[in-house]
Amino acid sequence: MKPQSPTLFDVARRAGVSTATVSRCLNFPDKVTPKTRERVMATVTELGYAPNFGARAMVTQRTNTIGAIIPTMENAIFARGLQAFQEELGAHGFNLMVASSSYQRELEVAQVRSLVARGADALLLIGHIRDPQIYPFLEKQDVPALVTWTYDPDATRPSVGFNNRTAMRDMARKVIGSGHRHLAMISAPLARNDRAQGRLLGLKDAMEEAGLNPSKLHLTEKPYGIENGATAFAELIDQDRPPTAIFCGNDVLAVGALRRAREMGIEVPRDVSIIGFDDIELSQVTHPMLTTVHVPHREMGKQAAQVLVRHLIDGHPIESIALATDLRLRASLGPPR
Amino acid sequence: MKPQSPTLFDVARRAGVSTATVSRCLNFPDKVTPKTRERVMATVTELGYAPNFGARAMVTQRTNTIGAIIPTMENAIFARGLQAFQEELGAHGFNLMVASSSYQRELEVAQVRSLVARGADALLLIGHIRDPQIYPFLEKQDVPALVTWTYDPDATRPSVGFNNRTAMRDMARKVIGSGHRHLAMISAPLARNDRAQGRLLGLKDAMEEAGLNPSKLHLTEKPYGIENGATAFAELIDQDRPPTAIFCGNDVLAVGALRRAREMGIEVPRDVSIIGFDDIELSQVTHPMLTTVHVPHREMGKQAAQVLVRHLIDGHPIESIALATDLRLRASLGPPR
DNA sequence: TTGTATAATGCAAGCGCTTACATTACGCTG
DNA sequence: CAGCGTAATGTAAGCGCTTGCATTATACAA
Repeated sequence: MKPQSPTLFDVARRAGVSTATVSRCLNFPDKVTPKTRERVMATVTELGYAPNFGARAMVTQRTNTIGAIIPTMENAIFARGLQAFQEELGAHGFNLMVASSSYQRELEVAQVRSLVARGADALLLIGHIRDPQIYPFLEKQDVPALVTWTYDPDATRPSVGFNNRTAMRDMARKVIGSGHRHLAMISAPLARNDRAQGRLLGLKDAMEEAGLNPSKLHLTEKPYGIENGATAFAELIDQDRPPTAIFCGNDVLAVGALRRAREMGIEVPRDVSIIGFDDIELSQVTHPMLTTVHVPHREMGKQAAQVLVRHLIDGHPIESIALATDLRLRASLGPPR
Repeated sequence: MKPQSPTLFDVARRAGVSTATVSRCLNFPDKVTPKTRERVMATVTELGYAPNFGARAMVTQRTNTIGAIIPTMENAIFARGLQAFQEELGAHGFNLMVASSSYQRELEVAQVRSLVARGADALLLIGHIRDPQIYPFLEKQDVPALVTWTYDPDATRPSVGFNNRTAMRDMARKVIGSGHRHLAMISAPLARNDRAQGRLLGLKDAMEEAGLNPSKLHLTEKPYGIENGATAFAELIDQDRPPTAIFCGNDVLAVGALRRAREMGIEVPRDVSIIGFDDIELSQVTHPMLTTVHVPHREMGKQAAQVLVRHLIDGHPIESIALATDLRLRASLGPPR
């Protein structure tokens, strides 16, 4: 069968000491005579010993591990924020375990259970909307959770993020301010996605303010992906009274729209303005460059990590943090024809 | 202090059965009377019980978890391949734990130890080059590892990936075949990156074949990033005899180059051809569209998962798989001026 | 009713580790 | 060199779970 991997006991026997000594050697090196320490350490290397994490966690009741569940790793904005999150955690001696839910409600529930079972000391979650059973479960397990990628002043749970609604509203004001009246939006699927919903609401807020009828908004929902943005653009533009400005739920969709516009011989921003959201690097390589809402993804990941670490270390309460977004007005936005 | 989260014992007591019964209830539901099962399950929900993974792993010696260490999550190609890897694992009842090494050798060692300690049944690693101590360690721990993102016929360890060298050579042949003689390359940092090294070698192979002196190649190394591609392009083009074709280590660098070209008023491909590698979605939204080497990232992730799962389940040996790449000749490549 | 085969359940060991407490070794002082 | 204080090390319990084996309940036949 599988040759057992070396255990504390193996090391102890080989080094001629007790398991307690080996354990101390590893965890509190100065509690042990230099001579013994050397011998033990040598044995550790020789045997290729690695402490069994589960066993340790079982007795210490701590894993120094934080779990994160993101919808998908394929979306660059999650990847970027998470990378920053991990870096900050690492700086404080914490580890990160990532799982992805593929935007599926049940899968998220399963991932939460899995991460908790694996001993996550805390959880990072994206957005406020999820299976409600998750919260009582986390409470019973006494695992704190922090919501990110959104900041909702009305939400009861703490979150570190930005206000999707006001961010989009500000952008929409600007666009409307430059004369646009016929608006459309290519949104990410709205169901169970409060970030997408917030962005849509923000746009409608601005329309209302400007005396436009929000129900006149041409709305189409498309999953994340360049190709989908292209398809949606074609749909929207192929109408009797096509919009003069198209808001996109994220930059990836916007880039797809931009591409299709070029393919169709529609000039941006002369014929139509296109607006993104996120300000990923990509938005600066398109031609024309994309007008978009800048979101401090890395900063968000970093701050989320700090909040969690503070809580875990000195019991500091988990606080909400609202991060500012700002508008990046670039060439894809112009006055309507 | 921290209120203990519920244990098997708590559930057992509350449901009036033994821990063994609860355990069976969870793992082999049909080994238990429907009546008891119901009662136990209700208690489980009521208490918000989640089995302690570490404890379970300790006794079963199996975690059904596979660890993956990637250089960074911020690179879309890793994210994409990994997502596919995870999906395939999930289909076979395995979980994924991801860690990122930030391209740092020591960090990778630490992550390997960490994942092994956490009970990873197997490991997915990127590329062949790493701290050599990792391999004996994995052997002693009896944790199989699979290398991906590259396939090197000369390597002793199994890998699932593609041959970076021949892929780039084929592309270079094509480019040289269309008349280019003055070549340059914007490579990812070569140190400890066999994929990058392979691509460079492939380019040199083709030069040699064509009677060009490989040492005449203008080479510059830049980390992953659009901005870096732009900077590198400016450097290369600003020479006495600028290259007529610029190979890039990946699409992201290429896109940066493309952008800078436009900014500098240099027309692609009339003034200079630009070639990428990876064929990420992005390469089709640039203008002109990017000529690049298509890599089946998702397929690679999927196959890697299958190899590992087969090995873990029926002891099937870990085999190497070479995946084919192909050329996507698009508008960014043209004949030299 | 009793006996028996079988299904359901319980008991208890042990997975690899940490740590409180007990024991031993060491270095001094008087 | 005895006696003591302190540092180093050892002993053993127990973290939460699974599982082989022992025990008890159940169903059915005689």
